[in-house]
Amino acid sequence: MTDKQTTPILDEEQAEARLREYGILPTHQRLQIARLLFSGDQHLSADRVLEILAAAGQRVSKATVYNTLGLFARKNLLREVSIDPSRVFYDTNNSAHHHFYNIDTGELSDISPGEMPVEQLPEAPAGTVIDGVEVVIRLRREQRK
Amino acid sequence: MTDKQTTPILDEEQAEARLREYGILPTHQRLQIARLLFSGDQHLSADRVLEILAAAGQRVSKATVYNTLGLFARKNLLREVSIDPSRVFYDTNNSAHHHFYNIDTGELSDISPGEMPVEQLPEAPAGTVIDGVEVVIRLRREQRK
DNA sequence: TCCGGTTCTGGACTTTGTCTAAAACGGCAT
DNA sequence: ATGCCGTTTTAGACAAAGTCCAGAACCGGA
Repeated sequence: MTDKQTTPILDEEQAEARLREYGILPTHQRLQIARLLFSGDQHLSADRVLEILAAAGQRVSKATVYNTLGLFARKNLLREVSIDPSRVFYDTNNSAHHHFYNIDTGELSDISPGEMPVEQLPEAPAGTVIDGVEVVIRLRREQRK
Repeated sequence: MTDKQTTPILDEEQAEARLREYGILPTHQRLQIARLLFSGDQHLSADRVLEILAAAGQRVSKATVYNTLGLFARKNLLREVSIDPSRVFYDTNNSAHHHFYNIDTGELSDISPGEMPVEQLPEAPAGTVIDGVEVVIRLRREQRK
């Protein structure tokens, strides 16, 4: 994946406000990453973020990208999605929703919230509370046989 | 996790029948793995399978374990579960059911089918069909604040 | 027994992600 | 400004899961 798309980059002040709002100190690197991420709903892996930043000439180290994505996820700015066994995706769509995962292409896409209601949740086992519900619908190419 | 439990091992003939039933040539190594897996419902990672076999003195190479688990999953003897970003689990419980995932302990457990009905599925995007639905309920330790 | 395709193997390799120790930074008080 | 100190960033080493490869072993059929 070397093709770079022209990602619209978020305004710096907006990004800064967003980080502060979530109690995150807006350092230079975090802002670069935030501006990239919050320019629209997307599903990005750490590697992809690193690639895009590199392509844009922004030098941010691998460790920082991993740390920052982890931080954003802990602070609920992002949602961590482990569906593809080979890498974690970060979902910038904050609202409650679920995912399609295309096993042939590895592509991840949103299911619009209305289409997939989850009515009845089971009780959490003793000593635990529910932290989140994640529904993944695995898709494959339509074909005969 | 170095503690080994005394896993009841499935009878060889049963295992062989099971493999044939699913169109899998029952080689020696596949039988070893099958006997281990189908001795009860469990969630095992490839590494863990390798460990258990090694502890039992059965020598099966890493590549074979990975290949075999992949094969079993493709043939629908097992269900691949990618929840823990660091490893894939193989679920020997074949029936339709979903999972709790304890984010504090990394533990994976079944949700009994009745407790978690999934009523309404969205339509698959054009050109694709639904291959499976996976619901994961993330749990964390109960605590104040 | 020979043959040909399938399976298994050790080991090298790749990829994702983590760790570490040192340097740089950022905010604050002086 | 200056100095201080805790936080953040960095490069690069490292770790773990999983894949790949080329040769050896195996398996069933003729």
